[in-house]
Parts: sequence; C-alpha cells; structure tokens
Amino acid sequence: MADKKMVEEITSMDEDFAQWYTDIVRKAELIEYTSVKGCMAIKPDGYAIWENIQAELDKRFKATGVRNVYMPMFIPESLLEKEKDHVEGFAPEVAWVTHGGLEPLAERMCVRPTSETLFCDFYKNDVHSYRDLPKVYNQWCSVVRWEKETRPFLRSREFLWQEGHTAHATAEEAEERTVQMLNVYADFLEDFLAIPVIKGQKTEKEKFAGAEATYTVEALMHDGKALQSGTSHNFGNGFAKAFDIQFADKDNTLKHVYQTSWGVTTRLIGAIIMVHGDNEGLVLPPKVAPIQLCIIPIQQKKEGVLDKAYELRDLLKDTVRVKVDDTDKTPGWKFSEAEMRGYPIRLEIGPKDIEAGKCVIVRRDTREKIEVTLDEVAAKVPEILETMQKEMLERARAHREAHTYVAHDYDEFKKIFNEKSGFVKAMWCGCRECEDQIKADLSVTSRCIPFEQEKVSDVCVCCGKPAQKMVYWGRAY
RNA sequence: CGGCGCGUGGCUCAGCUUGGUAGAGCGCCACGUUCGGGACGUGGAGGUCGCAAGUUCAAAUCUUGUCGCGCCGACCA
Repeated sequence: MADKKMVEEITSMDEDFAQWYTDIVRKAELIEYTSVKGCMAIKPDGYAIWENIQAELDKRFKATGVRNVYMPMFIPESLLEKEKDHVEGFAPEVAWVTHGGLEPLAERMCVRPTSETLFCDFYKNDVHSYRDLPKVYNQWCSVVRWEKETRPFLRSREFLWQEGHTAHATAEEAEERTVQMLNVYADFLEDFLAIPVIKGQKTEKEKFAGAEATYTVEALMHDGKALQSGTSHNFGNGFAKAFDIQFADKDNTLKHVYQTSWGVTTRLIGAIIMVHGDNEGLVLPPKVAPIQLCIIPIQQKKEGVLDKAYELRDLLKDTVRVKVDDTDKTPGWKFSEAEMRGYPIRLEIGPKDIEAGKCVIVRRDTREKIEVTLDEVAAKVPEILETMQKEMLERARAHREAHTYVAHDYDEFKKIFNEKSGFVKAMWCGCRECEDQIKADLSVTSRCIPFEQEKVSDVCVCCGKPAQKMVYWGRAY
C-alpha cells in the first residue's frame, strides 16, 4: 500500500528523477512556464512557500540587527566594472538595457545580477566615520542572470532572493558577521525546512567573484546530488578599495571598510522538493507549509458533515494553518490532491466518524493513519505536526549519512562516483589542478571544506601529495 | 553554447512515412445519481495543428529558417 503509486501523472523518482522533479513542480501547482524563456510564473501555492521562508528568515535576520533597504535594479556599466574579479565573474551572464524609450542611453546598464556594486556605491557616500559603522543591510528583490539552461527554482533567468550587504570597521567584525549569517542559514534550513546541511568554506575555484572567502551550506538531495543552499561571503576590503569606501577611525586615520554579503534564493523551494518529496508528490515540512492541515469531509452532502468540518476548522484555525476541501470532488480525489500538494496532515471526517465522535488523521510523510477522538483533535494536531517536522529532519539526515562515503585514494574515489551518488569525503592538497582533474574525470566538484574537519588520509586523493584539508565532493545542481 | 528529444483544444497524445483544410482520452460547463483512496450517466462548449517563408491546384503532413520546452554536458544561486 505504502509503495503503491497512486498518482500516475507523477513520474516515479527512481525511474527519472529530473522528470519527477518537473512533474511535482507542475502538478503541485508551484509554477507555470511563461512566454519569457527561463522565467517562471510562481503560482499562489509556490509563492506562499516563499512568503513563509521570507517571513521566518526576515525575523531571524532582524534578531541579529539587520535592516531592510532597497537598491536600484539597474547597474551602469562603469559601476559594474570597478571590481575586476567581480565583473569577470558576472559579465557573461548579465542582461543589458541600452535604450530609454526610443533614445539610446549614453551608458548602457545591466539588470542587477547581484548588488555588491550598488551597495558599494551607496556606502561610499553613506559611511564617513567609525560612528556610521557597522552597516547591516539586506534587500529582498529579484535578480537576473542570463542562464543558458534553466530549471524551475533551481536555475531561472530571474529569481527571487535576499542579499545582505554589510560594512564593518574591522576585518574581525566582518569575519564574525560572515560566519554568523552562515549559521543563521544553517539553523533556518534545519529547524524550519528540515534540511540538514554541511557548513564549510568554498575553495578558491568555487568561491564568489570578488570575495576573499565564501562560506556555504551544502545539502544533499534525494538523488544524491548536492545543492548549494546558501552562501555567505567575506570580501575583506577589496571592494572598499575598488570603490573607495573609507571612514575616519577612532585613531583619526582614514581606513577602508570591510564587507560581507550573504544570500539565499527561491532555490530553497527546489531543495524542499528534492529532499522531502516522494512519488505521491510534494511533502512540505509543517513549519514552512502554507496549509498545514487539510480537512476532507466524506459524504459531505449528508446532513451535518460539512458543518462538522467547518467546526473543526474554526476550532483549529488559531493554532494551525487549516483549510477544508469542500469542493465536490470525491474523497479519493481529494486524498491524492492533498498528497500531491504536500499538505503535512489531512483530517478525514464523515458520518461514521461523527457518530463515533472521532476522525482520522493521516500524516503526509509516513501516510500513517491515526484515529483521534474529536475531543483530542485540538491537542493532537499540533503534536503530530511537531513530531513530523522532527522526523523529517531525522530522515533527511539519515539519508545524507547513508549517502556519504569516504575515499582514501583516487581509485576508490572514482569507483564510488562511478557506482554511487552522494557526498564523498576525501583529502585534498589545496591545488586548483586537482579540482580541475576531478571535474574533468568525473563531473565532480568540491562542495566545501567543512568546518568540522576529519583526517581520513595523509595525502591528496587526486595527486597523492601531502593533504591540507578534508573536502566534501559531489555532483551538484 | 554543444548533443539528443519534443511542439496538434486546458492536459496527455494519435494523425505526418504515402499532402485532400483535425481526432481520442482526460479536464471544463449543465443536470441527475454518487461520496472512507483519483465515481457514473446524459447533454454541451472548446483547436485550424509554435511561428515565418517556400513547394503545390491543395500543407498539421514536404523543404528551409526561426522561436519555445525538456533532458544530458560546459557555466552558474
């Protein structure tokens, strides 16, 4: 029963994971394709997930002193070009605005692919004294990157995100903020999205264009591929020098500020789908689910059934996000629909239940049916949601552990990636050549140098020279 | 950007080889019977075949181009 695939419209994930993902995104009505290539229409059920992510993250940001601002969506070419690494990193994928109405612009402008340059331009005039620091700003917006291959949520030409940009008086303070925000992301992903992450640092090859150091939270999807789920960058004072952002310090000397930036995107919705989803559809962790409980009346035209359903809704509406599916579909249809859309729990209530003073609650993740008396419902529902949230995280963590391997030499490393899919922990000498070699041989990249280091060998898994760090390797989205 | 595949009512697709101006199932609308894992009956609406040229008496069907979508690869959140 549990393994039976009831929703034929969804391709089985074992058969074709990519198609399964696309099916979920469409059938759960998260997005619709549009006439604009690479840009998706985010539908109400998809956007509601983003709104919950936004609300929770925004709360957590503000608890650390972040304030929200808004910058222009256009960047003059001359501004984008100020920091060399940065422009080289982004130039290949920006969209250009060349005309204002019918008149050609004196200088073309790109649509922001990210807003470091705009924040720098702003801070340049806004920061004069150590008393003006730190600046801890964030903006919620969309950015545009002209991607060649696009996928809903995972890679679109326009995507929604938040980008935090901070300026500090000292390098230490910038580093502290960089790590702090990475921790905010890690905690958020685990607590709220039930997605366990590996925290670590990106290698030189993988770090952000213009950054001194990039920290990342890496998650493992159900198919064993890695997803970079949030990044936090320490810029040192490189951007400040390029943009001439100086302040008079306490010692009465002019100094450049130290900066950070950090962001997460609607890609997180893709992560939720690929970590928790199953062959029946989406499975949303209770905390992020726009609808947490769907009440499905059985024989709803019978006297009193709908009334009881509404009564239960009213009883629960202050503690959980609840709706009654009172459409005239059959119950079987509604069950499948509720599963497709990933509602954490559903409550079945029919004439027999009402007579017996009970109802049936079904968990989306385990599809376990729980009989609950109507007196207990109000207490039981939040309890079940809490348990489910916790178990989803545990299950995702167990899946990640089961798909994390250790390689001591290159033969072993290649064997694992040729036969399996997941994270591989292996030592690395620190040189770019080995990363390039591994990429060329296996399409595998370094995901991060984890903060929690283990020594699994003395030598680099690729070249055999003395190793410096243990690295998580994987195939990534 | 390279490779492969696909564009025909809202969706999934048949028709194309062998040109003769559209079909099915599902969905949708109405009414009735149903309702504990995607119910059923009857009636109804809805497309000119992605777009553009070309060949032809005649193009969904042949040719060329173009746009879009999906997957794989390179690049990237």
